[in-house]
Formats: sequence, structure tokens, C-alpha cells
Amino acid sequence: MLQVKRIREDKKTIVNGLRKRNWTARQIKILDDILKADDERRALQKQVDDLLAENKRLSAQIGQLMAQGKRDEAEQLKSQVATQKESIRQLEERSEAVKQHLESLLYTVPNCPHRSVPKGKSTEDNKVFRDWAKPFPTLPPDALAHWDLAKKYNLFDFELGVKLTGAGFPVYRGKGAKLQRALIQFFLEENIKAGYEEILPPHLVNEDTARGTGQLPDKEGQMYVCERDGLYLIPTAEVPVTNLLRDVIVPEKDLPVAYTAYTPCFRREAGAWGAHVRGLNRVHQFDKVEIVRIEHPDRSYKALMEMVRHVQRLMGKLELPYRILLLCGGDMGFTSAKTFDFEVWSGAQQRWLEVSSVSNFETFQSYRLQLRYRDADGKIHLAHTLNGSALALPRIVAALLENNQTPEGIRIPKALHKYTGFKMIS
RNA sequence: GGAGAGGUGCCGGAGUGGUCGAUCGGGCUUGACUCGAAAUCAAGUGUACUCUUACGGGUACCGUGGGUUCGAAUCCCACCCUCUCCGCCA
Repeated sequence: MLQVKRIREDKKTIVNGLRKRNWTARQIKILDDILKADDERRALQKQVDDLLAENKRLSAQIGQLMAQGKRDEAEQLKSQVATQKESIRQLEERSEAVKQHLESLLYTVPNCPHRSVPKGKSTEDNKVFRDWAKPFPTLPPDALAHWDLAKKYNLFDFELGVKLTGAGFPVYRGKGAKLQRALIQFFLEENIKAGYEEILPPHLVNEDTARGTGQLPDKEGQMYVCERDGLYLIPTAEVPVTNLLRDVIVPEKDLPVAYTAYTPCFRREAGAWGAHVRGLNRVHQFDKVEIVRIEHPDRSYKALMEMVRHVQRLMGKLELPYRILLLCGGDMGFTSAKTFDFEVWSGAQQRWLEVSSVSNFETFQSYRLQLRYRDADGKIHLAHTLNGSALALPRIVAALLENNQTPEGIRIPKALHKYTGFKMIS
């Protein structure tokens, strides 16, 4: 959520940002509605506060009069206070309504893209930040897609998943299962080496937590809900891990905070279409290792690049062809100020698959989380939050299987050998 | 699931209707003393919203939400959470 203060003080920047997100002049008018609602809120607040102060003063007087035994005077004041109480109640009601209106308006405004974010309407306008310079692996014309390879080598089974749960819940088995475990282990170890503290959080969260990272109130439909207990299955480790610092004021010297976490991710995911969602390309439950950082605003963009480089190293070690995209305003997530996407080349599907998204949210998340730091002067400021996948498994697995298929079997990249215990799937 | 105890500031812990945003102790910060440290002494030490050019004010917050009252941390109701014991269980 954007701060009203920022809209008031730096409206021009916000307007430009929203244009980058292809907001029309008419849509942008909402900023004026927000400022108007905020003016109203402040005026009402002043009125209420003044009346409350007056009442407080009178009540103290009543106490004194009672102590002095001046009952009649006290009674007189009592009725005066009682009258005011009614007008306070009415004002408070209005004030509450205005606040809610203001908040509902704010919820509709996405984060303001960083000035380096390119304009653009869709995925086609994303800038290739770093392309794959080397040739793609050459596969025989009869190369199999990962879903066929999975059948051939008995790595995972979608039908069994349907039997147990439903579509989009694969059952991994044998070397397929072990490959999952190896990847998770590999990612975690690499992240820990890079200075991230490992967190193993709960996989279900309460409403406050879901609200903290913005899953609620809008994106309720994308999560699985345990209604009876008021709990939500996490769509990403970002949710519990970022919330670790909800309502916390971190001393400046403790920044940056860096976490990594493996969790399964649960996504209800509305749309499903054609071959693009076949196999592991899109599932309801998948495994992901996430990295999260809490940064000083002055160095959050430096941190973003550090995270990008870190993910690059992971991709390199996996020996997979990849490219990095700088997302354009139109393709960026609602909460992000700047996002880099990592895509891996799938040789058999002949297309790029998104495997990681690394973003700086600036204060968009921390405002709602009330995640702040205290500087050397004791002043309190919102921290910047960043996160990225390092990495999401399914499409990595898809690319790994497809690109590395040989007549003898599927070759496992060297970096994984010590975790898999095997060098080939055959 | 049953019984009991309890939820107050960074921590411990007072406070059972009026001047309590909250005694006190610890911690932390600053200053004094010291070559330095410890000890000691002194001062300071919540957050949000809001008014003011500023100095400095105002309001709210004692688990959450309601209620009683001129006035609530304090009384009443509901809910949530934590701890102890019992039951069940990996």
C-alpha cells in the first residue's frame, strides 16, 4: 500500500509511475479522490480530538467538584458532557467511514515503478536484461517433453495425484522424488553460503499474516483456505518469512536482514489453458526456495542486483540456458517497484519458462507490515523489502529433464551429484 | 476435549473507578567520575494519528471487540492467545 503522505508530497512521480503501468488519465484521478478523502479524514480527526479533549477536561472537573462536595455543579457539568458525547459518537462514525473509504481507494493503487522500469503493455515489452549468449542445447527431433520423460523414467505421476487430491498435484517418485529433495538441498545450501539465514516456517498462516504481505483482502481467491480455523495455505514462503518482522522496529545496524526458506507453495490459480500448463508448467502445489531481504532504503537497489547475481550463479551451476528480463510497467506485479524475471530455455517445448522473479517492493509491503528500522538518531523509517525465488522447482525440473536428455538417459548437472547420489536417470 | 492461572511499555513486575501513558527494578542511551573499564551518581528512554513555520500542544492505545459510567488498565459481556495439570496423539 502506498502512503498517502507520499501521494501528497510526490504526486508527480506517482502519476508518472502509474502511466508506466498504462493507467489512463481517468484512472489516475483516483489520486485526487484519495487526497480529498484524506483531507476529510484529517478534518474529522481534528474535530473529534478537540471534543474528546474538552470532555476529558470537564470530566476531571467533575471529579474535583465531587471531591469538594459540590454536587449540584457536578451534575450540571455531567449533563453537558452527556450532550457532547452524542455529537462525538456521530463524528466518530463518519470518521470511521471516511477512513475505510480512503483505505479501499488506496488498495486499488499499485506500487510506483522505479524510474529505471521501462514502459510497456505486456510481456512482449519486457527488456532482455541479459540474454543467453551461447548456443542452445541441440536435441534430436524426437526429443521428449518432460511429461513424457516422467512417464518413461517413472519420475512423477499426475494421474496418481488426481486420485489422491486433484489435477495439479503431482506425485513424485523414485529418482524424481530424490531430484526434488536434491534441488531443495542444493538451493538452501547455496543461499546459506551467500549469507541468508535458513527459516523453516509454518505452511499455514493466519489472517493477519496473509494481510501483512497483501494476499488479503484482494487475492483471497488465489489461496487455499481452512475456513474452520481461519488459516490460509501459503502461496509462497514470502508470506510467513516476511511477516517474521511484522510490527518490528529493527535497529539500523542489524540491516540487512536476509532469510531463505524452503516451503511447498499452494496456489489455486484460476486460469488454465492448453499446452502451456501441461506437466509441471503450472501446478497447484509445488516446491520453492525463497530468498527475502529487509534493506535500508539507500541500498535496496544494490541489494536487488546482488540477488539477481546470486540467482544467476545458481542457474550457472545448474548448467541451464537462461535469460534475465527487466519487466516493463505493464507486466510487473501489483506490489513491485522493479522486477527481474529469470527464464530457462526448454529445449523440448522450444520456449522460455519463468523460474524466478526477483523484486524490490520498496516500502509498499513494509508500510502495511509496519516493518521499520531505527536510525542512529533514533528516528524511525520504513524499511525496504525484497524477495526472489532461488529457485522454484517445477520448471527447473522440466528444463533439466528436457535439455539433458540423451539416448543413455538424463544427465544430472555436476553441482547436484552430491545431493542426488546419482549422475544419470536411466 | 476437560480443569485452573494469566495476558500491562525492550524485559521483569506494580497498579481494582478520577490528575495513570501508567509506581518501581533491570536493560539501553547520554553525561559526570576514571588513563581506561567496572562500580557509583545524574538525566533521558513507547507507538500511531493530528495541530503548529518553530518552540510546543492534542487525541488514541494496558490481548481483541463491545458495554456500564461524567470519567475505565481498573467494573461487566464476548472472543482470541499463553502457561500448568488431565485426556488424546506424532
